[in-house]
Amino acid sequence: MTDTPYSLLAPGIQRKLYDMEWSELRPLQKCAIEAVLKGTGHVLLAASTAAGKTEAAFLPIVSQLSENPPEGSVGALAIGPLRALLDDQFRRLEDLCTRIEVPVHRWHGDVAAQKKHVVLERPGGVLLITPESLESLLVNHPGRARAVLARLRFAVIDELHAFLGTERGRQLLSLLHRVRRLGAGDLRLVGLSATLGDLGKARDFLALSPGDGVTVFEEKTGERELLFRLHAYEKGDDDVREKRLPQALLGDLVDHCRNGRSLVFASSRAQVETAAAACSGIAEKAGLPVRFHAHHGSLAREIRGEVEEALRARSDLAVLCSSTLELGIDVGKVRLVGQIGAPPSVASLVQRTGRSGRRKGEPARLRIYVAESAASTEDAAPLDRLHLELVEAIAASTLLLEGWIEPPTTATCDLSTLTQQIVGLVAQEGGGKPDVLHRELCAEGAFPDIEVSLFASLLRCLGKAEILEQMGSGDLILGREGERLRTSLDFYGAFSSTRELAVRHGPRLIGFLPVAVSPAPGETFLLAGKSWRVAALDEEGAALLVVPAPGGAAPVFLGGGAEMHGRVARRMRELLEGEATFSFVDDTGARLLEEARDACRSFPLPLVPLGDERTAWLPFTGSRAMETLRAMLAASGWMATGRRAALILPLPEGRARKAIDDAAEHLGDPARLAAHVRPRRRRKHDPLLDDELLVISIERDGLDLEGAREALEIRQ
DNA sequence: GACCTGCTGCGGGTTG
Repeated sequence: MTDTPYSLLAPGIQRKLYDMEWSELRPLQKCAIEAVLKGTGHVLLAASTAAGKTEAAFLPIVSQLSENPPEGSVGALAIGPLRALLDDQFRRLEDLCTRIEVPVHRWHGDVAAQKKHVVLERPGGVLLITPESLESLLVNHPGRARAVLARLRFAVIDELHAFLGTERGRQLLSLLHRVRRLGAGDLRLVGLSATLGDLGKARDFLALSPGDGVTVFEEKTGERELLFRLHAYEKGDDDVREKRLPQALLGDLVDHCRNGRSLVFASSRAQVETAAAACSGIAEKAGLPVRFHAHHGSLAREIRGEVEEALRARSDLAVLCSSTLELGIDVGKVRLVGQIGAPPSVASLVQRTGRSGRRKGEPARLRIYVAESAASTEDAAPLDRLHLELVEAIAASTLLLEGWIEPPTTATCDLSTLTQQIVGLVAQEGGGKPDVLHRELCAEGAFPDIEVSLFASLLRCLGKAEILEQMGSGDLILGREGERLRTSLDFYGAFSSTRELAVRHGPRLIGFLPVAVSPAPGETFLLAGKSWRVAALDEEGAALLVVPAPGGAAPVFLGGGAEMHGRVARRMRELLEGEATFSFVDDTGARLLEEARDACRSFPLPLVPLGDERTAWLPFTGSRAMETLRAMLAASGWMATGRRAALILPLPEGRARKAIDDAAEHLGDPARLAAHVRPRRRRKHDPLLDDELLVISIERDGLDLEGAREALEIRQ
């Protein structure tokens, strides 16, 4: 008789499952138990909800660690993107391990130094950790880390999709290589992910070395019913001038949120604040019991926690939020998901929609609200007549309904994160020879596309910046600036952040505003859905001391540009040139789409003459190809302005057409194009690099030549 | 016309 997955588990774990009254293991859990305990290589577990994935990975792992403990070493790492997720897993794992002797430890920024020392002094069991804290473990405790990780067998990566295609993911991959090198045995990775994007990219991430096998288990959930509506509104002149949402939109939103818990995603933190305040006012005036709260990354954690708690506990609540509530944090079942404006991506819209109707048999409810300029006449601004935000929202909606989502992008020449990893590895090892650093970080590490000569150029550049210093023996050690970088709090993360001022009301921390654009004493602003006036700056100049006061407008936050995938852009063109109508779009939306199509027929697309000697070029291509086309024009001496969908040339239509034709030749010279891409510094440590390295980096992973060529061909 | 995430060790003083 063959062993059942259940019988493979340690007796203590079997008894625990019995205590918890688990009647049956789920199919994904059975597969994972067999793959971990009987198989070899890495494992990818893909399933759309968090329920059961953590147990699928850890039942077999803690079972194995209890029966065969790793002497004096941590047996498994659990790496996650959020402290809140690690804390949640910590509780579940501790509970799972009550009957077996497998210690569970936590290490992240909120964990007391004392508890971290317990890991260093008496390592064992499972360690839950963030990538940044793993970096600090390796860099600040290199000697101990060797012992702590000497017999490491597993690294479980939670929410793997949150790392794919990001600088943080590249850092994590490099850390996994460094950790594997410290250990004695084979390190097996277990990736947990929602069924997002490209399973192939997730599989590639887990295959640390070329020959490594990855077993993939995917649990497909049945199609859930989706109730979906797209509402469009026309902005009045006042709305445009005051940069606010139309009253009709806000009124409908309040009305739709009356019947239970709602999450409404807005396009910026500023919009979260204004919409929350406006909705509260409308609901109050109408005597409705529903309350509106704000939730975004610039609010104090305590305040965010209170909103999350209220969302779990109450049903007469709507929360206006940015992407903070898109994944991770458990806020329970939500009746309605709202989206104000076109979503940032289809992937994000899928995640957001998934927040609704999580209980069996309950449909998901999604409503998208788009405000467009009222621009039906021919003397309206030409680009306004195309209603591009509405068209983008419909494009994203159709792709959502077709089940398509953006695959993660890959960066093949991330010299910024490589710089961090060089500093980290040199600090960890106390120095290193250039060829060894290249082998460990690049040839056999997370940066395989960086060849020896480029690596040598990078080292020379870091030498000039005094990040590194070469000793007579040829060994590299940290230079003066390198030492400063390594000992700064900002070193551990791969992504950059802006400096912020705390906002305090008495002893209570409300949130944060960027230093560069923070309000002055006497000025009023909205934060956490309330209006405040700045009374003073505190003595150290690190906090704004505020008091409640009416009349505040949304504060200014800093942000980059939005990225669009080429497929969304191409779908927008198809919608404008086609005739299809959509049952999910309301009457106003249908009328505005027809107006946009009429306008479209009156323009010599892809060019739109703007009058005043300017012409807009709408290539309908992805963001990276757009930047490639902009660089192509810049290489001919034409500076195109405009963002998102349009490149605006300071030329009348005929000359614009010729300028584009003439500039097209530059597509054959990627190095020249790369030199014209702005801004040149895209990543955290790019300010340390010289222009030559930056241009090489852009040439290798900052251009989309294929997308640019395709956009040019369609023009013909 | 964007959003989110993360994060020291150590010396010196005070208290029980």
